[in-house]
Amino acid sequence: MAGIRDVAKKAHVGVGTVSRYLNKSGYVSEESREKIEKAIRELDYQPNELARNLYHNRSSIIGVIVPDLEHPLFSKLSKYIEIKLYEKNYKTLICNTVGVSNREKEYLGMLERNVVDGIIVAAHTLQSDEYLKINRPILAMDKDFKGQIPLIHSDHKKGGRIAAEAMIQAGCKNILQFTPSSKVSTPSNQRHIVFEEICRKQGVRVTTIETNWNLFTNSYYRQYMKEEIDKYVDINFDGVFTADIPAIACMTVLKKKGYRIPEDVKVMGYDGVDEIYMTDPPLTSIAQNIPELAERCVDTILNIIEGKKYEKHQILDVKLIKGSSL
Amino acid sequence: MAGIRDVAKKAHVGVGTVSRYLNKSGYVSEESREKIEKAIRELDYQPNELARNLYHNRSSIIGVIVPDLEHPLFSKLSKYIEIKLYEKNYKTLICNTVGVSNREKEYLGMLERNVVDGIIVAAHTLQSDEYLKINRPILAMDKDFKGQIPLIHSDHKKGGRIAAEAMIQAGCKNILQFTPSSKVSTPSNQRHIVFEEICRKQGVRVTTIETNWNLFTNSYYRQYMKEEIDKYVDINFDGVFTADIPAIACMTVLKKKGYRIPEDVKVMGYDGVDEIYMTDPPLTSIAQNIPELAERCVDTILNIIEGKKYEKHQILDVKLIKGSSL
DNA sequence: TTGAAAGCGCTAACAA
DNA sequence: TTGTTAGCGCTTTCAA
Repeated sequence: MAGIRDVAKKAHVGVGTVSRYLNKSGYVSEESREKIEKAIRELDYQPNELARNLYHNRSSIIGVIVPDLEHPLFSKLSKYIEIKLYEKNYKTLICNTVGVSNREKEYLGMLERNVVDGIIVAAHTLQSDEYLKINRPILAMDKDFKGQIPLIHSDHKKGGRIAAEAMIQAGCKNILQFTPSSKVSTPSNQRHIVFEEICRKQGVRVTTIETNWNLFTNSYYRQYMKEEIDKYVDINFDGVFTADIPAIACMTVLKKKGYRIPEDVKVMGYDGVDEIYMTDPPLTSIAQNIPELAERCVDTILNIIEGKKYEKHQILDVKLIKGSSL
Repeated sequence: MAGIRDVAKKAHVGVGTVSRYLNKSGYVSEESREKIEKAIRELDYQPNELARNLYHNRSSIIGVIVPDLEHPLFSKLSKYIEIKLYEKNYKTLICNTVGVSNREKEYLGMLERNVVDGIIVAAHTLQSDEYLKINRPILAMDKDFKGQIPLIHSDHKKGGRIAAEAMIQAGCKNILQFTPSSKVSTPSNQRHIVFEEICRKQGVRVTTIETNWNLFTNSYYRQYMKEEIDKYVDINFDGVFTADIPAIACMTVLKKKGYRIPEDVKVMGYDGVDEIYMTDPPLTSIAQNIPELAERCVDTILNIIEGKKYEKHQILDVKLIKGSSL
């Protein structure tokens, strides 16, 4: 591999001149420029970014930690984060924690070892303290670290409210909702709290099943619904509210058991992933604006890194997507 | 940030000793060890990986280029590649080309500038030549670069055969198949060639629609099927064969038009993504073994990087997943 | 068993 | 406008 001194030697100039040429910093005479360009061409020279990184003490890489890249919500989020980061000349290092908190810890270590310039965390296996003691650019997407880390998430309170209103209007009187574990502190859990509150006020019964979902694959949710739904049939629910993927699994299981959707049971999803259009009937859902969330995440983490101003807590709008499941 | 010399100074030893301690290379006396450990603790020292990278001239990062991270096939592939790379102490840099060939080119540049140690390419917008002139570790997943780059893919010929046999056995006489553009040289296109061949031999009519799909989102496929399917109703097809996501879109459109599946039209998907379980009826499909593909990709690219032996062309088995769409 | 010193490939300050 | 030089923080000889 040719280095900058090889180029300098071949062009009969100093390395400083070559460096100034490469970085368009400082003066380079027309004559030197031509000689340098020729040398670069002949040697097929490419500057070694590793050396630049060392000098500047940055890698231009942002780490993105998600629970499971296979979950449509996170694959879409990662996609748009990568696209946005690329536009800003940053690269995206991805990490699936798949429920392993050790992996989260190791990625935080990378931050301290200068492998990445900043981290966007959308997973939450680890204790908050582990994050809080790190004094480097971190941004949380939908995970609340006691308000100590800048946070971006959808307006889940509004989401819960819209969902409740829509189900009540559709005539539900007795709703079953499946929620993630409340041990995990995520703003998205608020939708279920608000949902229940509003339903209760309107005289609609809500049974809340707190699951300990920590895997996110479709097959897991299918299995879960297949095994669990029977436990609740005797409460005669007429509505189900949960995230899109478990909602889809639930719909499949219910249909197999002979329930008609939406006539017998109405189903409301949450997230607005593309899969809601694949079911029959299409699932009604509260959609998060993933591309916008991604853009905010990128803008904010870069502002933090560059020492610019940024908002510590950003909340984005959600909207109802009408399917035919209620 | 504390550096290795700060640790050395505080521990009253030389930097060489600290380095040997950190890397467990060479001798370090019990006494030095304790002093160093104490100093590291007190300074909260973390070695700077950027400096290590420069010295060793490697980053331990592998670039993964996929067309669209939002497509379930590629999100699943990326997930498993990341998990496997992590096990081998490598990190995963991800790139969605989303059809932009410039991005592919830039990522190849990163390879030459030592940002990544190797690249796994599962996208193919770029001309082969761009790849061929790069003399560094590259591995192609399901993209044929004139045999010049090591290649891994599923046994698409077998896939096409199984699909044909299953549809023929189900009684199809007149099949419509949607294929990606044949301009793109990907082994996966072979399934459609084999499929057509076998059907023809058995006296089953096949109409092949060569699309110019270059986007991979669900919404694109839905739109496509909504607009295009009408053009072919007059040929009275009784079967459709295409990749899972377009197949699902097709099923939705056909059902809306009043066709019963599988009674009126039988549908066969390809890929075996999780979404096939979400439709009604569940889609029958030929499944690729994504975790296995990912593992082979990782093992092979690492063998290339480390100068070990590897197979230039690996083909993995596929299998039929029986749904109820035929 | 150790520390001093050279150097990984580059950037930027500085003197010319 | 240019070339020389001193680092960036680490690893690894090599002589002690």
